[in-house]
Amino acid sequence: MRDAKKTEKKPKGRATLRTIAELTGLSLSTVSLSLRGGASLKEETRRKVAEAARAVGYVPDRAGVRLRTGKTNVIALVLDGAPDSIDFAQNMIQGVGHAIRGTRYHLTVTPEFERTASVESIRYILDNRTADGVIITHTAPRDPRVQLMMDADFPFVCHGRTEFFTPHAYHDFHSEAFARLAVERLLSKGRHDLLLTIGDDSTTNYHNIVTTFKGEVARAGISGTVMDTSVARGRSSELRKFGIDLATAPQRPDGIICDSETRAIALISGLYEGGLRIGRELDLISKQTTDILPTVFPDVDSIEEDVYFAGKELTRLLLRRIEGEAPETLQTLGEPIPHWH
Amino acid sequence: MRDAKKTEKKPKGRATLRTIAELTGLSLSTVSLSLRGGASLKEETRRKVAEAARAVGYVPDRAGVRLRTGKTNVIALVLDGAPDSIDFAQNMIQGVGHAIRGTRYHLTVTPEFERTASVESIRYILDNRTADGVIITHTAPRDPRVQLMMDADFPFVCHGRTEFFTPHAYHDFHSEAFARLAVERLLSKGRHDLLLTIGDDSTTNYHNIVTTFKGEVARAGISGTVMDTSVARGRSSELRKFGIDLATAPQRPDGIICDSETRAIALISGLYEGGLRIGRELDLISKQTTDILPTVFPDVDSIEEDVYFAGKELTRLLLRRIEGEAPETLQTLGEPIPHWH
DNA sequence: CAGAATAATTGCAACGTTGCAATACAAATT
DNA sequence: AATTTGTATTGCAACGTTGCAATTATTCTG
Repeated sequence: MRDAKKTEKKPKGRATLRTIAELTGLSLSTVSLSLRGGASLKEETRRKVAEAARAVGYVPDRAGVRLRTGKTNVIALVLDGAPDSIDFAQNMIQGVGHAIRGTRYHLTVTPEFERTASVESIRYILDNRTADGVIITHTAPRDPRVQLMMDADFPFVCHGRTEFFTPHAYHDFHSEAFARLAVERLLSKGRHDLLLTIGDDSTTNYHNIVTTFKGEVARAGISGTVMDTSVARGRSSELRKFGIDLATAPQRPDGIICDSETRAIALISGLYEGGLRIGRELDLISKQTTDILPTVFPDVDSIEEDVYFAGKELTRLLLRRIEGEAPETLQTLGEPIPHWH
Repeated sequence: MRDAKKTEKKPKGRATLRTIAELTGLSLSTVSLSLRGGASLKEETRRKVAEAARAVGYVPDRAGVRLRTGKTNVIALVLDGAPDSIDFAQNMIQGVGHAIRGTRYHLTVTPEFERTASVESIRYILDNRTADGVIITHTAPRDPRVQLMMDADFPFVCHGRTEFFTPHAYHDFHSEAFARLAVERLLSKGRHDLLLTIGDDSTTNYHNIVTTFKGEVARAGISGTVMDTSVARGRSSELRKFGIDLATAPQRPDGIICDSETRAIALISGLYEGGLRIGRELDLISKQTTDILPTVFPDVDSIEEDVYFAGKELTRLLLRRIEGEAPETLQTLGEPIPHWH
């Protein structure tokens, strides 16, 4: 009876370190150590443990590890409430998912409900140590969320840059290259009265695009206007209306740059409705994240931002940041991919 | 010295039950009990504990609770690899997020990489008890994932129905109502040669729509064809091409029903390119999940599926299922919302 | 072959929580 | 004052893991 109890304990249930310990006759500590590659162990011991672990399909219990070490093996993605890229969430998540494949990391998603991301979600994650690292998107120049995480010395990575002096990890779309490409393309088509429609003036991206746009336009000696963000930010029906009006206006730009696919769709359908044709009266270039735009309007040039890649890259950077790598070495840009028709 | 150590222990760090215990002079057990509303406690004690907890901002440690009770306070959303609704993930996640607001639940997202969801993700969640409940989408008639979770008696809810005899929780779009509405609408416009384009024939939804479509068409005594799924499933450029061909074909349907926004967009732009105009030569009705379609093609009738609502509802059902409520009481349908122009 | 040096393994405590059995307390009954 | 009855509170063990100090096994040295 005593023997039976000693040799075979609980046949049912999940395999734990204890299961392996009993199986191999080693102690809990040894098994634990061995599984994490303890260099001081005998070769044979490590083999035995590894074998037993495989045999019973051992996977470390997340709660146990987390309680003991504080490591959550979770990365948190804070998702903006009103993204302006189509299928942004889907692609971003696919990217992250791909990058954590085969690791012990899980992905938790914290959706933001307000239009502009508040600091609450971040504070919650920090206070409750609910993740090992955070990915935020739509970063603002002096983003308070970034400030908070830097102060707490908490691993994070931004989809977007900031103005802070202290370096932090980021992967950002190369907005400057985007703006430059777009202006150049329109110039090459002989356009010289450009309009930039851009919606969210809170992000660093906005500033990068606007600044580059103005610079390029000035350099080329042509006219360039930045559209009132309040119109661009509005519902798509408004923007469509704006397109119709623009089509019938006495004088109008002959080249339009659009920073968002959804906005481009609304605007262009308005222009068409108003009787204009892209490629004839004017040219238009838009950022795209899916192939909807070129499907509907094959005459439109577009420049792709690969959100899926961004998700992968952000995660790659974050994991290295969690490992302790210095932030200044974890900064990359995503090149815009032109799709000239 | 001994006193100092006893009265004030660790000024820094997170507040735990011990913090409150020391603060109130009560024991760990009492504090724990009290916080969970122990009925046997003195009124004054509960007040004191509650006060102290609030004062130090106590939040139960997830790892501790999870280790002890097995409760993860996590719900897992398994996201399909190739959704055919625009911004499906975004809206679904917003819905779930809304529904778990104010609860202790977190949301983890497991992206699926293959086109058809495999059983792997589910098995992983089950084996590792990595969530208290699961939401799956795009359910198939005899979905093996559902089978697996039913066998394991694990709480889950489907976005979609199945053919299984054993009842399970679901919230599904009312595809039958959708198909009926669409056929009726086209009939009312005098159309009598209908085409149904539908992409993913693996889902229960597909069968529901096709069956209802055929039934309604037969009842009305008109012609109705279901398009080869392989074309509908293809890249949007193919579908666009199909639209162009259709526009110039000697004979073609005068009414089209489309089960997906993306597909509708590709098809319609092909039709337009081919010279057809919706509302003149033919009418088209599509399912929509965003307002992109009516923005681009105001002449198209659409029927909305509210994915955000679905997310909320699925979560509501799942939480009740986790509480132990019977599956048969947790089955709801989402009504289609017509947008006749 | 004793003793030192090294290699390999282990026991213990702790992370924060909860359920249960056990105890302490207060009031009521002998 | 001793016993009974509740009522209110508490100690203990356990969930699975890991880091450290301590122990045991092995090899080396003189």
